[in-house]
Amino acid sequence: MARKILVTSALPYANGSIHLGHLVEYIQTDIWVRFQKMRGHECWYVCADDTHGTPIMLRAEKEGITPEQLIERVHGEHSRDFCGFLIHFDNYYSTHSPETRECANLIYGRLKDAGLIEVRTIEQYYDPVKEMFLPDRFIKGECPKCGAKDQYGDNCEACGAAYTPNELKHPYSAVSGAQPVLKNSDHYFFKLSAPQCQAFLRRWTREEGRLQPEAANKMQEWLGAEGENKLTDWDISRDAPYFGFEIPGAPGKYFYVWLDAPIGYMGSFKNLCAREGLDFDEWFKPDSQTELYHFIGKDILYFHALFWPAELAHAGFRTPSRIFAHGFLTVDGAKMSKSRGTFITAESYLAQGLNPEWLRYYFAGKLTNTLEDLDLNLDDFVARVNSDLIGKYVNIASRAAGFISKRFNGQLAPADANLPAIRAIQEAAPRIAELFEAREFGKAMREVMALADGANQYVDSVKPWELAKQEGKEAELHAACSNSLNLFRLLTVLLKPVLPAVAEKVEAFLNIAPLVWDDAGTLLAGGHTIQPYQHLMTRIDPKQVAALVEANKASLAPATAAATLPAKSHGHSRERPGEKQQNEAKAAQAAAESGPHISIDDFMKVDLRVAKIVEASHVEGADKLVRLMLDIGEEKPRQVFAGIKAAYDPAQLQGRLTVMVANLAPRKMKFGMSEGMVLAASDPEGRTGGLYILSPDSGATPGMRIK
RNA sequence: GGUGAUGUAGCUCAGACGGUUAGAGCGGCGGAUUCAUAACCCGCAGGUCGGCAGUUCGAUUCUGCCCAUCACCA
Repeated sequence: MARKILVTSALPYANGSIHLGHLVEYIQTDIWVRFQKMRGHECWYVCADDTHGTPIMLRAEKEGITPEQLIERVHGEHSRDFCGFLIHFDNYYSTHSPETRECANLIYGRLKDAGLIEVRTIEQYYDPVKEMFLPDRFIKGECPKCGAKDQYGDNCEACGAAYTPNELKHPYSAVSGAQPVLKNSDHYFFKLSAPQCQAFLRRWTREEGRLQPEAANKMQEWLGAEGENKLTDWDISRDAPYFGFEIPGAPGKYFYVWLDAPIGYMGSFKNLCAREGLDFDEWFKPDSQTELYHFIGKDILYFHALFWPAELAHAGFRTPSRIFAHGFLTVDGAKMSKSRGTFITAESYLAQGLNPEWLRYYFAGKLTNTLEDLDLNLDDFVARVNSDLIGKYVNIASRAAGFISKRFNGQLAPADANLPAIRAIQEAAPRIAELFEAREFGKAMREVMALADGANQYVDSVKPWELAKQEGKEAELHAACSNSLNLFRLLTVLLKPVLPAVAEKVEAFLNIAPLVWDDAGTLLAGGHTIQPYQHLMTRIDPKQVAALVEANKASLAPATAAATLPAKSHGHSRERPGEKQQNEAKAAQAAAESGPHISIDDFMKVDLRVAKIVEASHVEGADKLVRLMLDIGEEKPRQVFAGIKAAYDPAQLQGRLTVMVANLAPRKMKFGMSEGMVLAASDPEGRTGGLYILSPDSGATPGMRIK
């Protein structure tokens, strides 16, 4: 029976380019959708640009255009990139649309009617020059814990402390530089802490199949134990000026971008319904018999597995059938990095002339249904694609087609339905379908390639090149090559969700109608005429990959650094899909840019002091830590927690002199502030165990500077 | 610091309710072949299954600790 399936991928933020990290998700989703369609199911794939929020507003202003112009342009860029990677959306829309506004208003109205919206006055920083409230990420200042300068309003990159902007010392606006003032404002909250939401989420997140097991466990962390109310209400409004939808009945208040982002799925689908004559309500009514799946990155699980189903359920809509979360992309085992050139944009990949299906295949070969990260190993990428796709798969067609064209006028002989290699594929097809359905694409690809090996072994066993030289072996040659092309056709069915463009070329070459999954059960009839063979795919030249990395090194750093504004604020995981990796890449870049040497100035930044251990004690509840009180000539000894419990008994440390870093940013630990660190030596390889703290020669006294 | 995940051949990954010689593909080496954009076929080498203990007749597979990487949290 044909299923009715609606599928989404996360909405990319209209404030950045699509990169390879994003593509993991869109390729994964696209493969799954294409598979469902090949199976004959009614399957719709919708997505949209996520267009609202302060970053969009400010960026447009910076570029001297309206937000509408900005999102229009980015929509074009994103559409181009997706199209280039053969991501086939049935609708690629925008959250800045009448449909999304309508759905947002409706959901908000119903939540309000259900008593789940509450207005509270909160105090927030306000930029008096810019005349706007500032999201946390747009306020900078000194960290209240460690005093590091130029830290964001929500947490400190130096010491990792989390705090509210109000605690920041010497705050300033990242927008105007002005000193912000605290100002009251009414905000609208979705009462996630309400008993009915809690109860609903406890049940929903644990329902069979809703979430992957790892994701469900994570949700339990967020929800807390039974009876424990860990969820807090969600602030869903922002004050003008804001680029977004004004809240009905609340002039000057706008829906927070993260409220209307998932609603964008609905808006996009609603727009598609109008175009395709679908009944929107059939798909979104509470007892809908249709299926709804969201593919997302693991970083935005919070929004999709808590806020979103809670909103839907209490606004009288169906909830998602399942949430499919995936891990992040690493390149050569590390986070994508601009300085290494591994922060690769979709656009640059295509512009360098690399084939999108290479990447689709490589990702497919490594995708699982878990939240594990996926590594793009560039050498492996070249080897795997060349070997599997060209060496194994495409080669089968190439080996047989010439004979059919030259010797048999393009006409096929009947295939041997009992040929082991053919039967193997046909018997494997249902198993491989299950793997596609379960999003175990890696396992599916391994199976397909094993079958391709079988096909090549068949060709090798019948040796068409020898038959071709022998009189009277025409029939055998004809059969051998016809079987080979049938093998190739069957393999193409199995690979079509991953390689749609190749499949299309194969359909033209074999002169057949578009392949569907059931075609794995049939063979080409004798007498069928094919077209002359043209090569279906070229190999990757490693130089192309090197050039791609080079191109992303050279051009990208300045451009994106300027373009990327701080992400959205408030709540968990402030960032949009992909943006997280983008921001991290920038941070990693700074570290990687320094060479193997540091300057004397760099060294002098480290304030090393002779310290006397005036007190050393065990730390209750810590396995590794010893609490040290260190005298470095200050009025009060410093408290430092050192991970040396394995090697030293506190009693033997008391009274000793050692060396400490005196100007290390203080760090709040579970057991108290740690105001520096002591130095200790250990074998980096761990061959010889042990840990050895340093001792100055006699004569040194507490507080002496070491340089 | 806490919680969770991961750690298997040079690379990318399977697998094992604990049990005879731990697998695949790629890469390397040797052979064969020439239909195929030097692809394909046959064979070989290569791993103390992160480390250390424990449970067991027996552990890479279970348990504990340690190390490394990653994520989330504080």
